[in-house]
Amino acid sequence: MPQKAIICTVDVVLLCLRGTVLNVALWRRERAPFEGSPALPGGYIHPEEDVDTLDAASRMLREKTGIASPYLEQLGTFSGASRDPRGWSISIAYYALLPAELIEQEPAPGLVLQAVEQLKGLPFDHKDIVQAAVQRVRNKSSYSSLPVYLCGEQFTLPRLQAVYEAVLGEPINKVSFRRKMEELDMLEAVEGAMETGRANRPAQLYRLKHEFQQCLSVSPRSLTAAAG
Amino acid sequence: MPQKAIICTVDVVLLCLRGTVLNVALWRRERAPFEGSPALPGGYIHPEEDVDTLDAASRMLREKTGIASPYLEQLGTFSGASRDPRGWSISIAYYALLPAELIEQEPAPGLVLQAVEQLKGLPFDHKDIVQAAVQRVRNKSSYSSLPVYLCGEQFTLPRLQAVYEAVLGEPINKVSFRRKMEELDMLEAVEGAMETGRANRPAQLYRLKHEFQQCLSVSPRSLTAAAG
DNA sequence: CAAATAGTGTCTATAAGACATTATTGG
DNA sequence: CCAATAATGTCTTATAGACACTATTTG
Repeated sequence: MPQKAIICTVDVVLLCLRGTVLNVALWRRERAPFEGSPALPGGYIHPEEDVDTLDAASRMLREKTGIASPYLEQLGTFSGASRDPRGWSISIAYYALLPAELIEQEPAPGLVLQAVEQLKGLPFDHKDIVQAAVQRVRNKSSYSSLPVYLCGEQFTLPRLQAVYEAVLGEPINKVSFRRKMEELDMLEAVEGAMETGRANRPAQLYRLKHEFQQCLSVSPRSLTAAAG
Repeated sequence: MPQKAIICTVDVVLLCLRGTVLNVALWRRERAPFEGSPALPGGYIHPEEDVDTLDAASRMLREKTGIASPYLEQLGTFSGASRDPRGWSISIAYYALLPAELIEQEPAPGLVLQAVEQLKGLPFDHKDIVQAAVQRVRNKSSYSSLPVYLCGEQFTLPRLQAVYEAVLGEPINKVSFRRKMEELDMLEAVEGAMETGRANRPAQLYRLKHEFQQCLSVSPRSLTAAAG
């Protein structure tokens, strides 16, 4: 005999970098519970519509932010009797990374960005979910190409290094960083494209190689000495 | 409006090491669908009984194998319209590690161990789930104390090294391995306890320090050069 | 030319692996 | 004493970081 109905939802932690701080996109809830509160974009799974929960997360993103296909990965499942006032619930959480410009240039109505530290007043266990996502991103960034998804399509190496440093929260040796990027073998220089305009030597623009648009490049060793 | 009922289950991938090969514990299903087939121990979440899905997984293990508190961690959630013939379903998968002797000495009825390679005929997407668990264990073992949970309470360093080698599938340099174990700082020698009986120098017995009974020790660097 | 930042060369420090040596048991 | 394996010392190689130097732009 099946169980009493369990509330099945999907939530998405959409992260981007503004300046040097990670921000999460929050969505003003349109219904109870917590109507009007900013919370993670999410909602019920639609079994008739969604082929699986990844598909549901992708739909959630599309509906609430208009964003089509960012880097999107399952984070984990949060569950229990006490996380939702409506009853025993399950939330399958996903996280997504995006260049901040994509949100800032055409902000979806009801969407606000907020720094991931000092989050307060989030409903459900959404604060825990955001913290888990941030930890996952930090950890995965220490040995993979993950942070490139926070950059736009083209970027310079100094810019990418700053993104890594912002995510990891510590400075990285420039020579080592460039050696690692070489080793990860995920970037290609854009022929003849340089970032100019400032009073210094122009920087080469790079882009992600096509084969890494959807999948990460991972290094056998950490980029930095620290780890979690 | 809530969704059409979704089937919510928990499955456990219980792994142990027999000789040098990882085995998974399979449970002969007592009901349809796939009645009689060996499958992952699992079942419906009981909202009245389980405080969350970890608790449900723990109960599943207890009920089907009699095992109380092994290392148990969430693996991920598998979902969709097509994985279960009964309808749209969610399985929150957990994995557990255990010394093989605990299963072999008093085998629960209906439980069989099977090598994780060449699994065939598993129902649902249980083969995918097992593969994901094995990959997780391999990956996590490369930089943490995870494999100690495959050993009994006391073990020698050569034995532990063999366990790591079996899990990772490659030989490890003895000196480097011992340096890493020193660095992980998770073992303590059992005073005066040596493994004797064979025609060679006896080996010191070690055990996990108390503070690592429940949590892992992680290294900033990989144990071996390889990675995933 | 000065200031600023990009990009590279090179030396040093640290970690990993190869290999050899010593230690301790049973037969 | 021999065989076997534990345990450790030490040299070599690989990787990471420090630091300095060159390159190229604007004003």
